[in-house]
Amino acid sequence: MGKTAIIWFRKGLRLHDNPALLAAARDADHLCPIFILDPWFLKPDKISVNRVQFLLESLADLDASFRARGSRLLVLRGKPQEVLPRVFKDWGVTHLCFESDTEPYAKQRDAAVRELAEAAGVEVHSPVSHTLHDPQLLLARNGGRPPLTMQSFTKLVDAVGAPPAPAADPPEKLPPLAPKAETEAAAAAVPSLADIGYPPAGTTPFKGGETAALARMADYLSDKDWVCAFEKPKGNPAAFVRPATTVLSPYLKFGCLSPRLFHAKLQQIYTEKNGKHTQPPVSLRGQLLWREFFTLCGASIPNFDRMEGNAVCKQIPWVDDPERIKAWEESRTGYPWIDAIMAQLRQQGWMHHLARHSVACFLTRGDLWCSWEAGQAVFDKYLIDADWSLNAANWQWLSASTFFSQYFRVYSPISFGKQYDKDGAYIRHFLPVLKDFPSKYIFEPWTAPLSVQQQAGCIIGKDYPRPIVDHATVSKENMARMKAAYDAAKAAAAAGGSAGGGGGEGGKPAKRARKK
DNA sequence: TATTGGTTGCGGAA
DNA sequence: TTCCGCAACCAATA
Repeated sequence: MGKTAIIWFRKGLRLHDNPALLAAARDADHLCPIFILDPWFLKPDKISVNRVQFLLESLADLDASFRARGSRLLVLRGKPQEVLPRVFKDWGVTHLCFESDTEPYAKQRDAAVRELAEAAGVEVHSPVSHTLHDPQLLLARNGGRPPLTMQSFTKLVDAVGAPPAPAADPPEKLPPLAPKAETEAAAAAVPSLADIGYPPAGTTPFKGGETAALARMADYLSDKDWVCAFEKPKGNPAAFVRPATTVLSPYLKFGCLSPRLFHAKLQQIYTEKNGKHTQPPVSLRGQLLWREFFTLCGASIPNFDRMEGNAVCKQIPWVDDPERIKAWEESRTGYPWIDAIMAQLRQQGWMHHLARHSVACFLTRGDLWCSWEAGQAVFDKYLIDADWSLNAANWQWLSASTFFSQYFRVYSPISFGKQYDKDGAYIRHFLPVLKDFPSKYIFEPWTAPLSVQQQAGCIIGKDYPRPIVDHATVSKENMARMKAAYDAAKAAAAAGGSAGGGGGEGGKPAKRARKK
């Protein structure tokens, strides 16, 4: 009996460093590359046109690469748990290969698919290639619990050693489709946005696909001095003509770019430069380690995208106000720096990491006191690089719920941006309504005299909103709320620790004495 | 149990 | 440009 294999793409939308593809193609008589458009991921109210456009571009690029190798990509539609059993049978499939995925939805889906494959007599192979290391391996090496600081995570990674080298490129010629799959090919082309219920075009300037990913990586890596001097916290969040970071995140999210290839290229440059380069956590390599760290947390901490039931997350009594959340989402807070960032998010599906910090702090502990989960949902909708684990982790970080606890460090919606965008070029670009405001007032337009507002053709309170809250006042109030929540968490931990008698040790002090 | 250090705050003083 | 106050955080380590 011959081998008819499916390579099932979900993330990992690339031919390079793709061990699942190699396993499927090896000694196969027939290779069927498929992507399944799962209705779960195609909800226009939950997932913006920009990210879906990026996905479809990535699929088109993948299809072109397969065609160049005598094959093609079939885009099927429906629930994978329903589509796959059908094609197993119709196409005479013997092997199913796909990249391992640690997100909760994927884990559940893939477990179900494995069972269905087993029932159909289909052999399943699911290698790790979305991260540098296998999260399960890292977890085991750390005693079954994820580290909760970047420092300890970096130590763990160093102890594990170099990540696997990128897999070999696939052969120039790939096995043909199964004959029965061939008959479905015409109906399985990469669809247009309109075909799947979206507006005809998005507005992001970033183009999806492996080809674009490799070109972008080559572009940013060509400046080796820049690579070696990279320090993330020193980047300029207001740079939008050429962003201060690589913008490889959407390509890593969809797997158009292999993290192991990127990592290997970085190490090569570092070696060439004789070790004179920045270090994690701030270096470019450090950025890959953050991704690795947060992916491990997402893979191993139950309910990682929620506050309740999330054992590492501080329980904070946020008050979700739908009007506040909407105003924040729609650039109506009255703080131009915040509103410009949110406009960039909606328009481009991407903003600099520090810009994300500004708006995340503003929505949660800084100003609006809304739940980080609400912000997470908005980012998940609009970001082209939205990643389940990274999004949850960063929102917990910024809201000082997990990982980070110095809640008295609050970003100012006025001062923070001013350091970078002195003349307000970023604000003018993303908030054209303010484009004629003088630089002096552009971060605080409500302080401009009426005559200035008239001259700028923008009346505050009419053409652009007044500030939704007074930052100086609410940030102080919120700090006190944070302190109360932290104290309550400490008290709860102390009570929980001594109650139940499970631990066996004598009572912990109910509360640690604090020196004054 | 105490110490160390943490990718990325702000505003004012020196 | 660097430092201090704010009001005092906490995981990892020794």
